[in-house]
Amino acid sequence: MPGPIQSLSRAAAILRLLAGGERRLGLSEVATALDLAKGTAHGILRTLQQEGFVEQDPESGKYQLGAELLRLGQSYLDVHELRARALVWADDLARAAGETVYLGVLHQQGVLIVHHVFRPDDTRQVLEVGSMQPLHSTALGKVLVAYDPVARGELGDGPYESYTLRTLTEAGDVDAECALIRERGWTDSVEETWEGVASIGALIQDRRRNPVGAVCISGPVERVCEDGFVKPSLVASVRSAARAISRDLGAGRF
Amino acid sequence: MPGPIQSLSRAAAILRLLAGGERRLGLSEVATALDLAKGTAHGILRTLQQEGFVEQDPESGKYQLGAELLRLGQSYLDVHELRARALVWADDLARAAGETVYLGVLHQQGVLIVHHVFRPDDTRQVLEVGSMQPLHSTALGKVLVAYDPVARGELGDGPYESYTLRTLTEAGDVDAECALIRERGWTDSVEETWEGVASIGALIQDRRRNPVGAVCISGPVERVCEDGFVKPSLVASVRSAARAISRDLGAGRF
DNA sequence: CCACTGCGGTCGACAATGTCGACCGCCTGT
DNA sequence: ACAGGCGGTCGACATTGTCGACCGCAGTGG
Repeated sequence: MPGPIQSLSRAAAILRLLAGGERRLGLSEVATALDLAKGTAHGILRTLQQEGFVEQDPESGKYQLGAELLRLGQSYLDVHELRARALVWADDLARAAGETVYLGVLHQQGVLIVHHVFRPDDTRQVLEVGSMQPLHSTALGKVLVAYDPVARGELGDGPYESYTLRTLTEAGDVDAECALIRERGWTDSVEETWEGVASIGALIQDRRRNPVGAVCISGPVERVCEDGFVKPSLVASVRSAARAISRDLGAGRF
Repeated sequence: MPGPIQSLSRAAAILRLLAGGERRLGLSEVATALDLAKGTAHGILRTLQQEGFVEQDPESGKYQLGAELLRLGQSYLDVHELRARALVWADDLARAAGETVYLGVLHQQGVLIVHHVFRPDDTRQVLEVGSMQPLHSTALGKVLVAYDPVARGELGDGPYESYTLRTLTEAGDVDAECALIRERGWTDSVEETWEGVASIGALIQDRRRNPVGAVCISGPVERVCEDGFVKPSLVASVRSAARAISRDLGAGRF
């Protein structure tokens, strides 16, 4: 049966639609957006609701994502081997560097943040686990593109979206950057996505040298950079953390 | 069409199965566990995989939850109105009380943690957003059972699982406790779930006085209690935070 | 006050769809 | 070399999801 199950694909599309739109959506909105008959959309929504994947606001009748998704997302993190092994190293890295640490994996056309260590001793911060970052303009993303052919494929040929004046928007520029990354073994991203923010990232690979994710530190450009370049000491910290996690992954085959 | 969509329910069951088992599961394991033909299970798994809800370890062929779930779970939090309005109050409460703050909603037979503020200035802690707590032995759970008939229904008639010597395991005891909770307007849970941990919780309700969730603070029994009772000042903090969030929910009809 | 329009939800006929169980090739442990 | 398990495929069958018309309701503007 080499065809995807229609009703399931449609259900997934509905979930993604609900995740995308900021506000709740009505039955008809969902049906027209996905070009489904109202009855069909209703059947799927009702099932999703009864499974807890979707909730319905009782007074407006509109639909939104359900709590079960949060629970399952958490379970995903629990099982995630890379994350489990990286937890302690990421913590150490944050402490040593004094900056925020992110751990990301390739997911579709972006980097999914699977771990996030807050900058030590600092103000209120929003947890970004579960959110996505672009491939072509972040340290995590560029590392993955440089080493993972699948990531390079997902990136496409551009031109890519521009976030700041320093964003690389042409495929050629990104590919050149990637060659440099492979040569040096790490990358930076200075104000390529957010003004004032600089990051340093390095690759994590498994026992068979397959790229499986990336770590980075991220912080205000004044603290991460010096004389226009990222501080070598921070680069060293990130690289050694990445190596440590990779080694950890290689060792632990229970 | 008043029947749930079969393939969807089955897919949900598979996801829950994968979430439950700690380790990855093979196709045959999934099929036998849910009493499905292998072909059927395979079709569903393949669709789930291609939608990103499930991933397959390329060498063992076994399945685990996929990254898309994490992303959707995050989106659920983004849309969640209670959580959005409670963020700042929870923060203030944590600072004022000097203890960990949890925000939970009823989900199936438990309390789903939708927000978690770390205890200020303290050691490494694990984020528990997305995890579940029991209804009968935690401050969050007991508050919900006391005020939400649905929660009381989900709880059933017991006997309930015992975690410590102080856990209430009989329906009668819990119901008596709930009457007290309704009278006082708050509850505590001192070493009823975890040894050494005490919590204080209060109800959050929406503009129409429906129970929608609960807040609690949680910390070591030596800090939360005094002379064998929880500190009245902490109770006051929790209750005022709960009122503030409820008021906020009542006001904000965009 | 009442058409009127939009909503969420239901219904039943139809055939497209998902399901089933036998089968295949592969790897692993014996 | 074999047996047994695995993940995966295939094609016939009828169960199952789909479609579009229909329903009652709520809000709205004449």
